[in-house]
Amino acid sequence: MVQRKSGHVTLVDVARACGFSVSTVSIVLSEAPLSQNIAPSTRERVQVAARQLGYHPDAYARSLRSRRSQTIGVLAYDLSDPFCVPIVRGIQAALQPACFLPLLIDAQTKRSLFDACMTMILERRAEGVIVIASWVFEETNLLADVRKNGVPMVIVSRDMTDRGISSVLVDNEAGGALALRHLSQLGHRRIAVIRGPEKMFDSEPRWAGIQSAARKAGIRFDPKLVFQLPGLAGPDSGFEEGLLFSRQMLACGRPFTAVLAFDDLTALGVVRGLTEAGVRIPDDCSVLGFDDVFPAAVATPGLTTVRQPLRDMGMQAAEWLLHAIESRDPGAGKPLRKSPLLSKVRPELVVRQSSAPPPRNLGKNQKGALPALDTPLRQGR
Amino acid sequence: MVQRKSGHVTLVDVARACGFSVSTVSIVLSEAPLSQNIAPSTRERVQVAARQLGYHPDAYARSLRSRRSQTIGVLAYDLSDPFCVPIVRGIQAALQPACFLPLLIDAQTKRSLFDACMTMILERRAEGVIVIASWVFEETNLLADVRKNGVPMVIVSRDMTDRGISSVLVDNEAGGALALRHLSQLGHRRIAVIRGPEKMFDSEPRWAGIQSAARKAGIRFDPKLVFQLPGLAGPDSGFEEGLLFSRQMLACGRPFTAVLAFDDLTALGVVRGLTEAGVRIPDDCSVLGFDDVFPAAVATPGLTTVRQPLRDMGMQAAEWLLHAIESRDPGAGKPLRKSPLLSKVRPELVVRQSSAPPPRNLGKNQKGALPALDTPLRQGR
DNA sequence: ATGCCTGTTTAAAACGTTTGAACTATCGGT
DNA sequence: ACCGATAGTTCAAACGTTTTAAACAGGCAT
Repeated sequence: MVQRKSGHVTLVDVARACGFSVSTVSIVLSEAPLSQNIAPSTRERVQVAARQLGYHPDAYARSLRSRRSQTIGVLAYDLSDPFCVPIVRGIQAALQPACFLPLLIDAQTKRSLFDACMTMILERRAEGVIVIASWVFEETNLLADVRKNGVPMVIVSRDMTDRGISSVLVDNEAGGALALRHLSQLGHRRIAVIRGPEKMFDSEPRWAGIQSAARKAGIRFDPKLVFQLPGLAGPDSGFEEGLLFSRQMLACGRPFTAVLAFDDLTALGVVRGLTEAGVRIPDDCSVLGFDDVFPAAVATPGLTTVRQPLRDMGMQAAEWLLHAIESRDPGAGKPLRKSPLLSKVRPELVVRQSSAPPPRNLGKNQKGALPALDTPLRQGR
Repeated sequence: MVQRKSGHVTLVDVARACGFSVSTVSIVLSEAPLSQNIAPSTRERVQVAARQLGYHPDAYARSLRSRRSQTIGVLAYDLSDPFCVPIVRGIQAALQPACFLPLLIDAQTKRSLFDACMTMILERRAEGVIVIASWVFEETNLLADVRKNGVPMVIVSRDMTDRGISSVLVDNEAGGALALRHLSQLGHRRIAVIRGPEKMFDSEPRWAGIQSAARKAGIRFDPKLVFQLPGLAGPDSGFEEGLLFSRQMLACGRPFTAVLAFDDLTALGVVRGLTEAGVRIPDDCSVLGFDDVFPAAVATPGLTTVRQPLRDMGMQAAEWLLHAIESRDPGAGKPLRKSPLLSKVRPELVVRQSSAPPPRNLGKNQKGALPALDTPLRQGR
């Protein structure tokens, strides 16, 4: 047993153990092209020694020398939001075969941390960065640094192509339309809507999609039944807000047979609030979410929602990045700043049990919370 | 503007820009003790230059030199399991102030990946490893390598002190007892149980806790109402199994007024199954989960469950590791293999809406699925 | 003997930091 | 005029790799 000074087994240790030079050992173990010229017997002896000592090459030294970290920084705004996880998973899946490691960092929805995280990523010499940001993230001087150091970057769930950053996100307009069309086809005419926070990117286009689909279906919204989430902090806050709004809906006395919520968590809050008031879902009222996040699938009733292909979005982002890295690599030319890419992926309606045709006549157990419809309903086509 | 060969700004660049030597620049920017002796004017000029160029020290070079990676490898068995996230969060929280970065890796419940991940962690020279493993993870030769290289390790959610690895996990026995006692205090006597998979660590002690509490309360289980999950693969499988078992429960014709599920996802499956069969929760039947995972809180009705303080568990693990690293650091002595630490943290009952006293007399909308109780019920003390 | 292949192996430089030791001035004291 | 201090700055070596170019040993033809 060799007495090592530091804790880890190094090339020197292996070299000493098998009697060859460091160079030879390196060539063999890294399977460099030169290893073709190494005598098979030598190869064998080197490998045996390495295995015996439990040698693992030092990624730091290797990266330092090769100027490649084989790492992509992934900055998630909040890992405890079930929205993030599938995206991260997708990124991982795409990175795996290319032997890249995601350096996953959770900004915990704190602006201050965001900066620190970006610094980390830059210091660790990530070859690319993916930012998962559904929330407000203003530009920071760090962003300039990312540029300055020529690190390619993709943002998920927000369109920043206008600032030169490639973006992959869901087609919010189509998604909003999808949700509304589903409700109108079921026969709903009086629909309450909870819009997203003003500062959040998705809010506006999603609402636009809803409105245009509503226009086409001849549906008008009762302004008293249109709500808007305040800026949201953390995934539980959506639930709380939904709960609150559902109570307001019932309290304001306007008739409605469906609620279209901004996202799944808000929708789940609405489900809770309505249920507690004795409204049965979907018999008395339908509830729709958006995102198709894990809790939406395991809730009862299962939440009808508009699915974002989060995993695919993550994969897309990762693949763009890999491609950018690869194409810049050989020429060593400057970043080759092409125009930023944009992918608006198509959302998909997932029908579960929380949506159904509106009630024909209202039951008596509703204490007048849901005023009777004044128009006879048409069954969905 | 200096023309750099590689993409990143280095000390040399800064040195050239401000006219001082690399050493001086390094001393200033790393705020080494020697920087006391540097003239304030120099300091100023160096800092300005660094900022202007967007310099970030190269963590790789730094680590190589200092032999410290400031990194803890975190190997999660499956990030898409909501069980993992709070633990990871706790780890992060504990690591932050010590300026350690978690190197988060997701093994995606695949054995093969597990090995690759461990290799990654070793190569990246993590100074410690935390394994989050609620699932079967047999010993692998990698574990030996971890040893050989003297990397301290903690495992969360499994007791491996017998193999010399420090462990932090919930007191499953106490948790099981807590759940059962809650039901018995509400007056339930006929309780269906879904036990954990045979190969999973938590299953046995949790069941033991349930049994001993049942004995004390004078409750006996109907063997036909005791189920056992098969080995589980992925977080959705728990839900599916719960759904299936709930149907079996109803089909077998034995009376029960409560279901005690192995974990929250299984419980949510049960809720779905019972609800679909027209059983109202909690009026006709109570359902209990375990873990207090995010979906349990946002489901309707909110799931009564036994909470694992996951975040605290993560913090505990991280703190042990930091301590081990710190205490080994100065002496450069051998790993100082003390006996492994063990922390069984206390679980906590979280009462939500899915539990209530058993029904006095059974409603008629149950189609005989829940046969009538033969004993008059006592209200919980 | 010298020169030139061919097939193996190695020396040495480089990657970007940090740091103990060495180098300059400058100055007060003898 | 010389010796020490002291403040300010720089040299050079090291961390563990990878890789270019060179060294080395035989064998064969000149």
